[in-house]
Amino acid sequence: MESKNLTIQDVAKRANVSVATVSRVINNSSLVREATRSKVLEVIETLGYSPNFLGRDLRRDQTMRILLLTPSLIWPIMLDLFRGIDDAAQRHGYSVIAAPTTNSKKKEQELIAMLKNRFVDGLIVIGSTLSPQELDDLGKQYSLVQCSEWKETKYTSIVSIDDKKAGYDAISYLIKSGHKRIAMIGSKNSGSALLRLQGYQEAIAKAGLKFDESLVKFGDFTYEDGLCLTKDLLKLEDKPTAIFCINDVVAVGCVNALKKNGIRVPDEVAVVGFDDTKEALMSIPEITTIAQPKYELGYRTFELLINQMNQEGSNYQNITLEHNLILRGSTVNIDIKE
Amino acid sequence: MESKNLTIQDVAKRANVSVATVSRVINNSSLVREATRSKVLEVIETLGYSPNFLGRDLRRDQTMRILLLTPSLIWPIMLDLFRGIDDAAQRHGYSVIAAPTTNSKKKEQELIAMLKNRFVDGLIVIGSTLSPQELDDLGKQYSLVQCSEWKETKYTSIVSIDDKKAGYDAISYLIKSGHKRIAMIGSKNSGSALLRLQGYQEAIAKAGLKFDESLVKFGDFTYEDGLCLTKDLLKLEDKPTAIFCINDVVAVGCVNALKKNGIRVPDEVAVVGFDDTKEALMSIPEITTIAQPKYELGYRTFELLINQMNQEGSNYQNITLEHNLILRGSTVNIDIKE
DNA sequence: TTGAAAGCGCTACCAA
DNA sequence: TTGGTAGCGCTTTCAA
Repeated sequence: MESKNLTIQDVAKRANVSVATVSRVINNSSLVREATRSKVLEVIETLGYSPNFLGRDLRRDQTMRILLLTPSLIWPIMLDLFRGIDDAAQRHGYSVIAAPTTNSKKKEQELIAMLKNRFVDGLIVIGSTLSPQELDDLGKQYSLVQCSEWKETKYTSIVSIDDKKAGYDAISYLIKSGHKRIAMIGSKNSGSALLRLQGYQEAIAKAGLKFDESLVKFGDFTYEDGLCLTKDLLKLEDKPTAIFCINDVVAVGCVNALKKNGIRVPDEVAVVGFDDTKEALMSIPEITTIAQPKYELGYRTFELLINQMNQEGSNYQNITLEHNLILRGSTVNIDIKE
Repeated sequence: MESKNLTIQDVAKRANVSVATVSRVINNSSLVREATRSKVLEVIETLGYSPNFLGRDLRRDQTMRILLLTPSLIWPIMLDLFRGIDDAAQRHGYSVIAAPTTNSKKKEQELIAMLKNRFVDGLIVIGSTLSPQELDDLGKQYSLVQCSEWKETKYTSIVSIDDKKAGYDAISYLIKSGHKRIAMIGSKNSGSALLRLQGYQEAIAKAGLKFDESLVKFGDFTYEDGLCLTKDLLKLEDKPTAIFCINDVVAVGCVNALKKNGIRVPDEVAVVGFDDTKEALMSIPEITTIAQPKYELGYRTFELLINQMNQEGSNYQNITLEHNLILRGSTVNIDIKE
């Protein structure tokens, strides 16, 4: 199974040149005679030689690799986030590797060790169990940017939308549509979710409606939570006429719970989701949602990160991108084209 | 941003011991006096030293890391597959890192380079654009196992279910339920999908039904394909009474298309999905599906991989695990508990 | 139980 | 345009 473990020495010997020259060829140095270059390349080809990056990276003290740290890689928003990060990275010659922590402290530490142990040059964090203090400690010593799902820190850069305003906008829209009894299915396990709740409360207050705690439920971003918590809401004396869900998957659960109870969407109850992921389209009716500029969030995150990696001095920035509301059948009666 | 770049030398100096001793402490060698050990550990703590793994791995010619190569990390089956791989890896002291190729040849080559460049010790491939020949070339030289979504090769190990039999079982079940006009929404972009189609054909043949090409549609595993291709099926003169979908997401699209056309599921048309992912539950009715033992597939895959990494000689195995059919509302009228 | 030192594969400096 | 070589940080053998 072990490959032949060829080294730059083997190539040099075979090509009758020095290792320095081989190294130059590998790294596309311009100061190699064309004839020499092609000879070396030919030997590399024949031998099937691949340079050992451990040696290279050790010598250069740089890996051109970054790590994406996140509880789950299968989050619906992850695809576009990753594409944004990866495209930006590619542009600068960096590779992105990823690993899910599944919210395990141990796993998280193990991955952060990859940063400390010089296996990657920088870290992008999209949600973690790390405390703001821990994030700050890391941020002070290493290159680190938080993206989308973040915690308040002094020493890390952050790229995200304005979650509070997003919550505010969602609720304001529902209020404008005539709703007075608006529920929310949120989560306590996420900074962003809590901010969206603040937005909810502000919008309610501003409209002169009274805040009713029983209209706010907390779950964990899953379809099942959407299903169950909606059922809970339906048990209330004074039922909501609109429900704001923390993401689209929850919103699909919400819509399905309503339908199972014979409640018409959007006529009797309107539903708003979040993220504009493909799940928002997997329901009948489709889900009105707040869209995050996921690709751009990712792209800008890498740009901030490479800034930090290249700079000596510290330079922490917060970048806020615009969200927007996408209207679909779960809040408005739209003609369905078939 | 740069951390202080402490080395084992710094620790040695500060602790008044040799680097060899520090190394022994780091690696939990038993031949260090307890007093020495604690002194060294204290210095490590004070300084905040983390060993540079590039140096270590270069020296050891081993990284204790493997790479998971797959077109998309957000595939619904990926979560359990990854957990299985990761748990097995953890058990052996290995880390798993992942990267999506998004079916880009270039990205794929870049990631495979990580293997060739000694950045990881082994590779797990869950779907790729690599030809059997390319896979064989890699398999001959490096440690490589295919999992779940695979191609026929001589020189790689494979862990998967028997996809042909799975297709056969799904269709046989529908035939036993009385269906005679059975459609399939498959895909041409996947070996497993093609095998399931073979199973479909065999079951049809065995039951003495005639194979009707117009009942077989090809898409790309997406919700939209489920939606559109089902619409196509409904345009047929002689409509199907059952539809077998290549995965659960497609099946949800299928069910929704049927509902939008006023067709009752399962009374008028029955639907079967594949994979038993969470999407199968996100539909009304829930989707009858073929479950793969995803976690175990992942677990066994790593076990095969570590075998190869530890062995000198070649040792290619095919492991086939059992699938099973899960009955839900899309094929049977089940009392829905509320 | 500890230390000295060679060397993993590579890059990049200096000299030619 | 090329070669010689020091040294990146670490482990591990050998000797003490």
